[in-house]
Amino acid sequence: MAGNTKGTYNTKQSAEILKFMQDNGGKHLTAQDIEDYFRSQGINIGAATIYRRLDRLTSDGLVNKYLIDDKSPACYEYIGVDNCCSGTCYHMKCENCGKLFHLSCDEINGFFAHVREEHGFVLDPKRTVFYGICEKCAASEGK
Amino acid sequence: MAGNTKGTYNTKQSAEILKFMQDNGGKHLTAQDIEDYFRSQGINIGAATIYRRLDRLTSDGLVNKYLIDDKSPACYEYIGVDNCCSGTCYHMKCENCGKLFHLSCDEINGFFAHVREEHGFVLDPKRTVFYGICEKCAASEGK
DNA sequence: AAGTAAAATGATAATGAATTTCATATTCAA
DNA sequence: TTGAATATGAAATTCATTATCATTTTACTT
Repeated sequence: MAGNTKGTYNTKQSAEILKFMQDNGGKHLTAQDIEDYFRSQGINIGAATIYRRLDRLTSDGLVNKYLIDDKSPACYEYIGVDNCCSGTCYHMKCENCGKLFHLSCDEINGFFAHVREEHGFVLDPKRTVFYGICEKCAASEGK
Repeated sequence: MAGNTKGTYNTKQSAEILKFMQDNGGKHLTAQDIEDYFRSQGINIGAATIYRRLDRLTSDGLVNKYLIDDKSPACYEYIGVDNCCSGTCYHMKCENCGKLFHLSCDEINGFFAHVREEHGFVLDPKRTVFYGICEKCAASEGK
């Protein structure tokens, strides 16, 4: 049951895309970025395949999908086993520079407990991303 | 005269759209919803005009624009003086039933203040959506 | 009230990201 | 190896949103 999902075949395109995502762990890449990379390498992988793979990787939990802002296409980021928190870890994403920050503190745990107890809502840290403006961007742009 | 921004003309379409948004304060409406409403009333307002008005209302601060999830079009909400989103309002979305909940309490304000002060991150309530499982779904599924 | 420039409108076309279609190619287990 | 399940690529399609542009409306002028 665990491991390789039944009903899936491994292809070289799939492996290439996963490898590329892993090699660029921590970076946020658009489908276009990925397409361009393979084209530049003389490797033809169709756009539809890239979107399909990215969807699969996202639902498999290997990749996070982000919608940074209204005007930009979705971007994707590989989530390594060790690069990301195993326990309760939350993420903040800067809407300006796109950088992903990890957030782990007593306050957030207290807040999540409050939401669960007082509002009857069990929050999902895997899915919940805090968006905003990071210190650096706030200083340089005053947004 | 009063409140009339220089360089703008007031039209009946503009007034109709604003009125509709006000009458539906607290609801999240897509551009399509608004278009459909006017069509149902026999009032012809072009889609482009609706988008233009919504953009204007948003930048004027009368309306909030939300991108709740990947698959849905943007939605808009009138910011009344008396509705829950008049100040800072946050949203929780149930991953199971898809229902959207409004969240407004001291704890969340305190938490956001903590993140700003201790982590140097200014969170964006318009973009940040809390995902999780709502009380009803948790009860009926034992999740 | 008439003239006007500026601004808003609506129909349509265009855009662009993402998805679907479908014929072909590939994977993998028997 | 064979065959059915699955994946692929190219092209077409979808859908929300934006741009274009001719026409109309608005708010100031006189």
